[in-house]
Amino acid sequence: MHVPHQVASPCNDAPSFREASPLETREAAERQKQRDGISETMSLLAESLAPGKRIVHAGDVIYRSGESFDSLCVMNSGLVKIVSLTQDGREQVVGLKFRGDWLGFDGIAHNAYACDAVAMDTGEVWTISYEALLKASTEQPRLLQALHRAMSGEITRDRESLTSVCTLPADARVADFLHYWAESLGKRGLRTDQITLRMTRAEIGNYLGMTLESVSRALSKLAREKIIAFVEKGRRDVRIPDLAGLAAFVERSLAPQAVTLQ
Amino acid sequence: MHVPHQVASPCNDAPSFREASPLETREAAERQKQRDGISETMSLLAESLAPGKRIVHAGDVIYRSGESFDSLCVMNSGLVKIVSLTQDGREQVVGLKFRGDWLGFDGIAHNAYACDAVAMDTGEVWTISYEALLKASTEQPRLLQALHRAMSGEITRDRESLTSVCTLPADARVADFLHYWAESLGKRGLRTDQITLRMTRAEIGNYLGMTLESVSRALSKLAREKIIAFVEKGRRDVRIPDLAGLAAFVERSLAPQAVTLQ
DNA sequence: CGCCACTTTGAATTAGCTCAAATTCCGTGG
DNA sequence: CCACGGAATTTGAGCTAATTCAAAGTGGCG
Repeated sequence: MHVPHQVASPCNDAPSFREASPLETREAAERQKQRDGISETMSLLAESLAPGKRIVHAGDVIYRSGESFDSLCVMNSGLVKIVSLTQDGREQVVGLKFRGDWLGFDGIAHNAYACDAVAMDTGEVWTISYEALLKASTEQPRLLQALHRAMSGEITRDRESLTSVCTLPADARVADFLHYWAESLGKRGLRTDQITLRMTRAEIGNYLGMTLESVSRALSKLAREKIIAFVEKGRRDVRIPDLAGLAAFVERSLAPQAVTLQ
Repeated sequence: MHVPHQVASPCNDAPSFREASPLETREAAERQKQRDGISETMSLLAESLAPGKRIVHAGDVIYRSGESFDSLCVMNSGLVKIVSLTQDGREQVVGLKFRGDWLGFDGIAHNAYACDAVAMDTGEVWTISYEALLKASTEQPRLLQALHRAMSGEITRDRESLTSVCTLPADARVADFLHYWAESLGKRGLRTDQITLRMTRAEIGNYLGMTLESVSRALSKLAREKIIAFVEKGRRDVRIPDLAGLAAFVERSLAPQAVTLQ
């Protein structure tokens, strides 16, 4: 149960050194599993459907609300935000998508997309005809399984968003957001100790239901408490020495009454 | 384009009398379509799958988080709340389900339900084996279509919830909630001018991300402004003379700056 | 009838918002 | 290479919407 130490790199982007707890190794194993699952699904899609591949850059619109639906997308790399626009003009970021995530489920019900999908970074998006997917899935049930799991997972994730917004104070929401983002990277085999926020404070605030100033203050507070740190020059790179620290911060904000009453 | 007036009933539960606007008739037509769609799907399920039928009463747990997943449910009647419980003990109502709605999608991804489903009223719930559904759908593609549309619709609805919580002040959130509930009834062929809240103020507040006191104050304000009315004796029955009034209240709360400036 | 859970309303408090100003960063062009 | 300008961010100060705390009111049900 001993994880070998890594060699320190000279610059300040080395992971923090600590013994791995049993919990952490279990979590790491879970991430490994997730990662394998994503790669497996990507291979399956690539082989069974020969999806169209498209490179997108920050700002590119992948699909727009109202466009007629005929295909789903799966992200091979990059980062995408899903934005919903209400009739009365409110704009809401309702989701973030990473490698392996599917886009466009909202289009199935009414044959038209209900949201915009906008790239926030360079990446590759695969396009999969919904018709073709259904057709192929009769001979390859794993395709259907992958589709259903992805939809199911999206429903669960959306509920987590709602729970965060409804039950956490602003500071904790930001901490929870960073935790979610880092975990998302971890599940995809990427480092969890540093993330590059490709969203402005305003976008983060919109996603979390608070103002950009509150996001900024929350980040400053987390940095002050050494739960995160900003990489020198630029406030888009966030260093997270210990993921559990973020989770602990969230918990702490839920039970501030627990003074040492003994 | 003339809708016949109805006879006034002696008690105070008569619908308000107004000419139907083109918008309203379009909305009514939309509701009719929705209603037909729901009934059609229910028939399809009944014929193709002979689902298990179960009567539930208020408080009954239909499934619980953690239970192993093997079947979905479809509501034939009644009202169900979906409750998510986080690891750190936060409880969040993440959805409400009416006739025609499916339950249990969250179970597909990990073969275990991620939420509790609790009946809030007497009703009938149909149980559909997920395996059997997939099997039957190879010969009856409309089953798969119904499943996918239901999942897609749930994703869209969840995003609407998030948008409401993130972008509306408390009062408007309650108004929006009532509007959603009445619309949901309308889509199922029920009257939209009166709803019986089968949730306490605390449950509503939980769902909308606010305290029970704020819910109460918001309802009082809506009643004061005659946008809703409480049916005499008991504050669970809410009369909605005009659905558009609720929508207008929401809009108003978004643009309070629009004074009569030319 | 009386209990208990739910609801309403008021008063005081506060978390988060708005408004404002200063600072940093980054791309562009001289 | 450096100066400049605009966009994003940070931070402070005051304000306000919503919460917390408290008390009274209401209704359902054994």
